[in-house]
Amino acid sequence: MVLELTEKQEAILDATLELIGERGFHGTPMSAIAEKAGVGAGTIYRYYESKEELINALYVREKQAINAQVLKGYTEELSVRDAVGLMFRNAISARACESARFRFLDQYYNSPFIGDETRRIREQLMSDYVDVIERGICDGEIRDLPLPVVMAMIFGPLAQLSSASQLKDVTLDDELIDQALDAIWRSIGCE
Amino acid sequence: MVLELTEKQEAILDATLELIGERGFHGTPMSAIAEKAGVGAGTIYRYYESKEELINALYVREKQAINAQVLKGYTEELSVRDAVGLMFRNAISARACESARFRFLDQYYNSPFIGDETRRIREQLMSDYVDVIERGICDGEIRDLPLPVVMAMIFGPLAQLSSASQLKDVTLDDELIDQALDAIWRSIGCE
DNA sequence: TTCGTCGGAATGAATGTTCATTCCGCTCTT
DNA sequence: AAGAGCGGAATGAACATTCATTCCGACGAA
Repeated sequence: MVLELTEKQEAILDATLELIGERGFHGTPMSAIAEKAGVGAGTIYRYYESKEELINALYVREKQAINAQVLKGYTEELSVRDAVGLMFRNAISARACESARFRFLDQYYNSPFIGDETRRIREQLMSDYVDVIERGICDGEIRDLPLPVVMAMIFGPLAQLSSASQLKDVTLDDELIDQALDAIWRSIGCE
Repeated sequence: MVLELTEKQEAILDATLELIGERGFHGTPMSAIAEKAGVGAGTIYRYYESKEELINALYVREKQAINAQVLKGYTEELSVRDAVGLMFRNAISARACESARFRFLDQYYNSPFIGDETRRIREQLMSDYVDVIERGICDGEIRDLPLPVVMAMIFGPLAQLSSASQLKDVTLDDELIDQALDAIWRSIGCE
């Protein structure tokens, strides 16, 4: 389901992303979005029924974009351990250079503006990761733990480290990332 | 610095917690807070200069309350492994029964409404946990990893599991928690 | 004990502002 | 000229905040 976006739609979404990333939903009136996007206020409503729908559309677009970046370079040939490592590194660097996106996504992860439809899409986007992990469990690279535990041991530290580095509490150099990946693998890997 | 709160102040904070927990900052006008708290709209402003200050005060109160629950039963006699286990379990059960608090805290963790002052207080509240971990590293119970990595390996999975259980994706029974703690310890423990 | 006075806590209607949304007319395109 | 696509001023509702007024308990005088 790849929907074509017009140039204006993209400008609107881009403007929304940036403004909301730094000022929050409150702090960004539609008029500001219109101005930044270089369109009239009314034009936004030609594409999105309401502010809420706009936010949801943006959420989906960003989530997909991030997903693509995280999966970049993945093939089924990779061992699961390498695949996880790849995605982990991808995720970290995406977060570093696309921080506006993440600030937006984090802010809306548990927010009342995310509608049910959007929640479903998010779950669907997680399925790629679930597949990799299940493959790992099947062919014995990952210990036979409940899926939620394995997920938690990978995504938890990832989220935590990323947000710490956002707050300037840490610098995520290669050595640190290797140490983290090694720790993760001790917890879920066989041997 | 324990500041005494009047009965009215507590009523206001309680009302705010509950309303914002379920409807978000937007969805809760000051008038609704006043009504639920059983006070006049103007009264709130006798205690809090603005809606934003009210949110920040609430944030600090809730963060402290949660902290107390998580640390419940902790003494320096405990081995670090047991201490971490205790706090992990405490945190999980706090999240289960105090879900309104967590919904509120999660919602504001990275939000523009949380001011710098409040952020400082939050960091200060983290120091208890940092102390335990540093003790663990010092006397060899925890591998000599960078502090942020160790923190990430404990808090990351915790947060991830809790929020998954909130979304009904998992049930956190004792066995699952034990498995998670075991996995965490494999990653950061010596041996 | 009763009553008058006072201070400050509490109230909630009124205010002024801020927005999301609408609507009308303009401008291209065909 | 018809019609689609836009812009941006206009609208009206929703709110945060204010402030003139009321309420209440304490205290002292008679």
